[in-house]
Amino acid sequence: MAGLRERQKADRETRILRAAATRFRADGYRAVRIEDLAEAAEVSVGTVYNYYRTKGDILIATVAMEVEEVLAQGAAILDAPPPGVADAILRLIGGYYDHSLEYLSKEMWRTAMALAIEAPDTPNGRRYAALDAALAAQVTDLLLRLQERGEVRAEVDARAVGQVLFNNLNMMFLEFVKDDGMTLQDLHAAVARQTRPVARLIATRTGQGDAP
Amino acid sequence: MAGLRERQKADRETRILRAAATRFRADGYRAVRIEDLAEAAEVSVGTVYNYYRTKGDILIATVAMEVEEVLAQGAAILDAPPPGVADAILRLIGGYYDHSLEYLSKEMWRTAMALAIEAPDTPNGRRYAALDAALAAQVTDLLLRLQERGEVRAEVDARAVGQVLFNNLNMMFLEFVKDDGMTLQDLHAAVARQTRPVARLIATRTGQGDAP
DNA sequence: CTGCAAAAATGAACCCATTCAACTTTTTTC
DNA sequence: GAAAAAAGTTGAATGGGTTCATTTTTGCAG
Repeated sequence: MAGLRERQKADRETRILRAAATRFRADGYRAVRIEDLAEAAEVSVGTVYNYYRTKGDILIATVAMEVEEVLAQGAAILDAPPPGVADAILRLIGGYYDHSLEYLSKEMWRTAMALAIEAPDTPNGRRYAALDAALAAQVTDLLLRLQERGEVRAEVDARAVGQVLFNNLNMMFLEFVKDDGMTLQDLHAAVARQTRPVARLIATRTGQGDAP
Repeated sequence: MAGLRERQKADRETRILRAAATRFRADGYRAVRIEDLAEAAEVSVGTVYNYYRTKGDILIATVAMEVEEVLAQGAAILDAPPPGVADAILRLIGGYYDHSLEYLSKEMWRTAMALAIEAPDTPNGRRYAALDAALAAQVTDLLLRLQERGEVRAEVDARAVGQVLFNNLNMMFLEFVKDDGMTLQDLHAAVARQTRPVARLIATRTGQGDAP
């Protein structure tokens, strides 16, 4: 095992992916031609297509790496949510947001999201959708956790509210990546403004947390 | 005024738009080539680009017509919202959804939404964003209206909750157009399931409306 | 009418993602 | 270790959106 062919294949794939992550961020997804990636990765154009079905596939692969990291980070918060309904939710969401520009530019996010919408039935789109679903599940799980703990009222439909909050945070992230002038701070502030009132509505008297 | 040139211009533009609306729906956005539209509209390829900046522009123009109609329909509901917080909200949202496939296919919606995300700084994207904002404002206005009427609790931040509900309905619509197997009925049901709990939380005791 | 300037229309040329038939390299078989 | 098979690489060809230099049409002044 670990024959020459295997090693060469893995090597080529990572060369392509590294080249892509670098060039996409530096020059923008649009501006980078497959030929550029091929050159940087020292393979031919045809070979790039041997590893990735489309240009968009390469982008999704880089985005997926990012989201996997975010999910792991979120799991840690789920293990020990901070006290206060609003604070716990905003901590989780804030973690997503703060990580998002670590390796990716706004343009890359925009393009990836657009791809996932346009072609939901490709391996592409399905992978992105699955990651999205995992994030949504994390938000819902947090609410269920808080409900167990007695911070969220028992009669609240945690699954429904979780979905609504996730959809909201996702949409706000979309606004964020669409607007080059919007900062992470702006995003945090906007989502806090929207999430706090909902958190207050679902919180038990005792678990209401801090200031307005 | 209304010289020959003006009339011809307007005529060509509508010929192109009509051809596009028809062909996009019949054959799918992807499958239709600019050359096809040019032929159907009896102009040259170059002329199409004289009226619309990109292929996506033509699609956005057809989508915009649809959304204008939906906004007008929504305004009528705002004038006299039905009683019950959940029912009023769901009536408005349901109107949006039911109208959405009147002239457009799911594929057209997907592509238009993807375009609006990918290129938010084009006239394209801005126009779509403006329509989106108008829809969001309608939802918020409805909540404010219900608050005046005493159906929504005075201490609720109607603007924040309105934004959250709009983001949710928008995201659910996105799910709907991404999944060819999902019916309008499914969409209505899913959104009702998510909206009702929130409506219950913000409603005054008296205005709680109907069943579970 | 005639000639001229402005406005539009035109379609061939260009760019790039994607495909595919021919060629190389690695692995397997005897 | 040679030859066949399998797996992978290659880059020229294809297709369709977009551009732009040229041609045609329209509006207008004399």
